[in-house]
Amino acid sequence: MVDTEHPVRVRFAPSPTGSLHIGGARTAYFNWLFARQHGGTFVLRIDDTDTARSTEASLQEILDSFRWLGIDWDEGPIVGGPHGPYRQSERQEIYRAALDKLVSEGRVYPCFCSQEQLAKDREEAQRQGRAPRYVGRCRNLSREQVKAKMDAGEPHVYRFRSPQVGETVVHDVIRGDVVFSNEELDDFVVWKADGTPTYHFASCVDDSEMHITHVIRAEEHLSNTPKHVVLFEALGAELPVFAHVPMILAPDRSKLSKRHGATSVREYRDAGILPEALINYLLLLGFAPGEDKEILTREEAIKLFDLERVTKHAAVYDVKKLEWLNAQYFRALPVDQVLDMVWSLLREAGYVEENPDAHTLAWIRTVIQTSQDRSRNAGELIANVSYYFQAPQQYDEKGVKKHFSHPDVADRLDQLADALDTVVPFTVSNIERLYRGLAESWQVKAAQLIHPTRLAISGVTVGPGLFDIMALLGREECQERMRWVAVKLRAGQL
RNA sequence: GGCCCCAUGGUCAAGUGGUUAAGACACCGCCCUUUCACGGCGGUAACAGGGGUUCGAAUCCCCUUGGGGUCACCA
Repeated sequence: MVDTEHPVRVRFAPSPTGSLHIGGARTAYFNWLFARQHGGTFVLRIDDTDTARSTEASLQEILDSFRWLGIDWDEGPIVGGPHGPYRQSERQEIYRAALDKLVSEGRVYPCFCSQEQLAKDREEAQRQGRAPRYVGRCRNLSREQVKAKMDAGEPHVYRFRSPQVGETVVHDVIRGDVVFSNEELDDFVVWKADGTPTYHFASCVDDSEMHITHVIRAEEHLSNTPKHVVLFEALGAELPVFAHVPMILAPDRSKLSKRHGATSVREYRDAGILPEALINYLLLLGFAPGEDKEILTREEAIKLFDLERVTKHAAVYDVKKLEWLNAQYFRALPVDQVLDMVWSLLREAGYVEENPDAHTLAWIRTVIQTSQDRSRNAGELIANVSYYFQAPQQYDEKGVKKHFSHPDVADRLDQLADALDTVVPFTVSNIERLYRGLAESWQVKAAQLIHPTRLAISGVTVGPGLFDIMALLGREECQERMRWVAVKLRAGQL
């Protein structure tokens, strides 16, 4: 399937009218993987012909998203390249020249029908149960008629003179040959009355000019592809290989939209998802690397990716699995990297000073170490370490019932707090020795001391080893929190 | 509505005429642990339905159903 005569050239052509959607990110990633695998070129082309909706901010966000994901482009904005410009808004002359050529060859003809007339045609067709296609009113105007209308300055578009018989076959790497009857092919508009090309036209001209060998894009374009095929032929361009990748659906099998939660790369980034995790998940959505491998590096992905083995059916997006994958990557991160990641969050929460001394920094580092493998992302981590920085504001309700209900709890907490004075130095093993010893002499299970203490100190029933927490918190802070709970318990306030 | 694509557990997804129909996430047990998470072990759960073809169909064909896409002077 892979054309070895020409080096692989693929492209992704986002429209800067919003964020980079995860569906788009996946399509781009597949393109990128394919290019890298074949030592080819990945082109980024900006489809900004819709000047009303395109914004510079969107463009920047999209580029940022690509950088964050680690998807680099060989030709495109900023990096340039031999087939530029890479913004469609700057390629007007190129489209114009292509149009002129097709007009002179009679492959395209001017159409003077008004929008109102067209709307009426459509209604009529609908009434008669026919497909709403262009009726061909201007298809065979004589040279004189055209000239007369042109001279009169009548507004017009240009339509492609589509074949009306036979069939057009789209060779799709993922789906095989897809046959379309040419009777379905409309004389579609290639040039708008405002003097600009339509999407189909600009896209084909660009793909042709940029020598794109493989068009890997979303499935929604499959039905439009016959138009592109006939356009490529008219343009005298070599047909690229097509591959239409399935769409990504929401859990209810509808199109993924804002109401289903995060849909843009930016949102996942903000939510603490790691780029490696996202990209890994996107790959798994529609492709099985084989060998039961699910977690794989970019290099492995490049090696194992196979366009022909991309699934044919749409995939439902499962955030749970993304989160699981993210956890895998998050836990494997070096502590210092995690520290960098969460620093701003720690600052925002007011947990840390702007420029802590070396001792404090080392302490924070250790704190993070205790909770990193208990968290799936930066946000969870911050929530999990809050008690290291401030006394509990409240105590887990179930925990209170379970661990604070025994009548001796208040006394025990006080006694334990007092006993902490004897722990020198205040280390994990020394604290543990004290607890185990006391449990034995009090004839209770160590757990009966550990759980109330944990709840008193952290406010929650889960977390790292209690003695680790205590050693990090320091003797006095522990004593204070334990005695405070004892007081509240006696006052019946807990 | 016409045309096109698709259809294996709740989700992702192996499978390409003969398998006890993988694996992962999620869920449920058990183990480990002071708790949680991690980890380990085990479990529930699928070939949309109906016809063919064949000695034999998840795998091939047809129909039905369902889902999606597309039919613009939007991309």
